Amino acid sequence: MAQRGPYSKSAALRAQILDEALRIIGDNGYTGATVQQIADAVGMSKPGVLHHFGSRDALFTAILQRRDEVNAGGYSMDSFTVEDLIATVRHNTTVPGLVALYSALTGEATSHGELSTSREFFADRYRMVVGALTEAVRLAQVNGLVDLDRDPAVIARLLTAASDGLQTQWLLDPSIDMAADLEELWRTVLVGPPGRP
Amino acid sequence: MAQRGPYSKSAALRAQILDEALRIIGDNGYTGATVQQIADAVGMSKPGVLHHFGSRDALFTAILQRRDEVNAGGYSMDSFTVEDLIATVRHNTTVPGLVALYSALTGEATSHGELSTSREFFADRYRMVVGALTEAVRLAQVNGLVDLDRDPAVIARLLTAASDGLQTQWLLDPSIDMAADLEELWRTVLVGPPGRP
DNA sequence: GTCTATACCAAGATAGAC
DNA sequence: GTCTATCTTGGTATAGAC
Repeated sequence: MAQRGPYSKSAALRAQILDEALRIIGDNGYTGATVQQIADAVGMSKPGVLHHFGSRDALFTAILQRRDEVNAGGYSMDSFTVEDLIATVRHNTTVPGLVALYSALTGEATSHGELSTSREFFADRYRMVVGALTEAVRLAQVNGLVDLDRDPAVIARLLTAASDGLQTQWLLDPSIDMAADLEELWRTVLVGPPGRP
Repeated sequence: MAQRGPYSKSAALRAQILDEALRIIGDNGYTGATVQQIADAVGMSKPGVLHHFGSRDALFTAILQRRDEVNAGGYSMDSFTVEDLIATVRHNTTVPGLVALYSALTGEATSHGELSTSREFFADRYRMVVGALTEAVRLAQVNGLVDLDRDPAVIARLLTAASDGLQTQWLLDPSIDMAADLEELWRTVLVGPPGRP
């Protein structure tokens, strides 16, 4: 079937590059992702790949974005729950290359001053994730699972922060159980209301 | 006074370079630290600076190491307490450039495969920090401040992870209060014993 | 042992041919 | 839309002056 319009071949190829990149990084791990690696993998030249993304930063940001889309198969990103967060962290144990890519790009986005594609992406992503988790915590409060004294936004930021930080520690020492630790944090928030007489 | 031995001029100059780097990054912020920036700042050529450190990675690792030494003015690194952690995070609010450098180097160390100077540094550092915090939590348990059911090592990892993750969120959105959030986490662990009837 | 100068290589960005 | 060629920047390796 012949495709036409702005989303025909171009978008399809973009998606193909991203999925191929996800596969490679997932399988072969990740060691300082270069545009060349991706280009070789999809049988294209460096500028050929960049043509579809504009820059290295935009390319790797798109890869992480695509991963989020794939992962969100089950849940929609804006109804993301604490259980989803824990499940995601547990799943990440099986794709260290992608965790490493996430870690690397986070470092670049937060440090390389100017407004970059990745910086925008992560800022938006944290807004979305923390926002959704805040709602989840609020719901837990309504259901009597979390003490009403707690600030849901603070809990949401802490859960998000812990999952990021645990991934860093896990990359350096894979013997730690990220998901179990994160569950313990959630359990602490759940069953430990402050000032209980 | 003439200096002699292996620690004379060499060590002094090394220290001078590191302190100058700390000052610059603290003041002017950090934007993708290059060796050239440091070299210009200390009035030296690129290879001149590298002569004292061997590689870019080793240079920036040494900068973070030096920062730890300076910060540890009060406490010794192996008797690091939860209060020290919170105080450090609060202090970091005043030096965003150094937080950014820490974030950037963490990303590189965790992702660029092979064993690098920075990877060793961070692995050791987490071992040390988590180890010290584990002791601190254990002590809190002895004093009846933390429930005995909890695993001190898990709490220590979570506190460390949260402080890292909060710094990432803060770099992207400086309006959040990292120290307050971290205090809330510690308070949750302190006053919320599980299974309390 | 300390540093400059220089050369070199890898990687991202860009221009222009097809 | 994709390539080749080129430019720039950043890290690294070597030679040699002091």
